[in-house]
Amino acid sequence: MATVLKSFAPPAHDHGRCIKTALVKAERACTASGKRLTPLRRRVLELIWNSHLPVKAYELLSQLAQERAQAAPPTVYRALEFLQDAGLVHRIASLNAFVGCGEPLAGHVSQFLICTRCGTVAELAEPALSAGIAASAQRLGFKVARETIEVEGLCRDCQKAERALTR
Amino acid sequence: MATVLKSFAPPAHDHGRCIKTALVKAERACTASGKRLTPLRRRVLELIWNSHLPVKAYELLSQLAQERAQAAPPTVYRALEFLQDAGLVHRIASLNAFVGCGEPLAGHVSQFLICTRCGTVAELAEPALSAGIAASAQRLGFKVARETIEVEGLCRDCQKAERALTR
DNA sequence: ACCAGTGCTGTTACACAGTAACAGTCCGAA
DNA sequence: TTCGGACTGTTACTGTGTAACAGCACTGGT
Ligand SMILES: [Zn+2]
Ligand SMILES: [Zn+2]
Ligand SMILES: [Zn+2]
Ligand SMILES: [Zn+2]
Repeated sequence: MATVLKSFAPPAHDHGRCIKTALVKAERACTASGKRLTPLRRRVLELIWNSHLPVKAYELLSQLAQERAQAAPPTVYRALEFLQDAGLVHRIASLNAFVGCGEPLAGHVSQFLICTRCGTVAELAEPALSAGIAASAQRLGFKVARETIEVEGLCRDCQKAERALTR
Repeated sequence: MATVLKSFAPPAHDHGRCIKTALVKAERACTASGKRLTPLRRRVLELIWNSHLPVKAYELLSQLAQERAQAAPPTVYRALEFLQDAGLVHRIASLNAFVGCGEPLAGHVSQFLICTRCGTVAELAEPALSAGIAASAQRLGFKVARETIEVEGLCRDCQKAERALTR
């Protein structure tokens, strides 16, 4: 049965809560796996969670630079690398951007729905899709190690908005 | 039923034939859709088809620069944009690289198997996968416009090679 | 013949994305 | 105390991609 980890965030919701729970889960995930969520890394994660939109590395850098004068590209890229390895953020290859992971404790496949109008990203976790890919691959003798699924389209709200325009 | 457009190219095969048929199909696709495959565009396509490996834009540029002294980044990026729009090449987002499309006349979904050892890329066309994605998306009210599926792993030959090493 | 518009390429100059390499700091283990 | 490892600072670079303008060829109308 298909399970959706994170659905599209409603336009107006208590996002402070999203941030808070994301940070708490991150702390837990790190202590559980013996990794260190340093102030810098924590701050970068927090910046990423400022919205449900994918964030570019250099946006993070400029925000960070307002707090830490010394911030340079390696600063943010190292933090991002750590956060990715810890499963706390995902990289969206088709956008060169990063989003926070809503379920860092669960196993992560990378399946994303990206709304091209409002920019928000939703993460899926459909074992059936992964299974289908694995099956197709196996028919070619191919052994899957990592999958990248990035689907562009329109979220429900943006479809409504589009229809309203063309009416 | 699943159909495989292009399987992994055998290590040694008549690749001149691959190039030739790719160019012929490209000509056809362009005349059919009223697009112009200019010498520059044709040459870039030919360079991409030099192998079944994904090619980086700046590799193309340096090859091109040996023939045309004036070649600059826009030269190659504009050709690539045209070729993509014409469905003659695909961009692999996770690699920042480009591969020729084996079936430019058929509709293109973007489903790729990427061998992390030998680097070759195989293109899939599994309607079942696309259907599965569309179904999952619809459950969230999401309307799919474009899908990116890039699967990394090991091709059959490279699995054999790996096993031989660890034996 | 003239002109305007369009599509293709040349050219310059950037902006954005990511990494290598080395230097300090801190801290816990031997 | 000393060593080593993890983290961050710092410099400098490579790689990826685009904006903007200029020229040029072709086409279609006048
Ligand atoms: Zn939220
Ligand atoms: Zn939207
Ligand atoms: Zn071939
Ligand atoms: Zn291989």
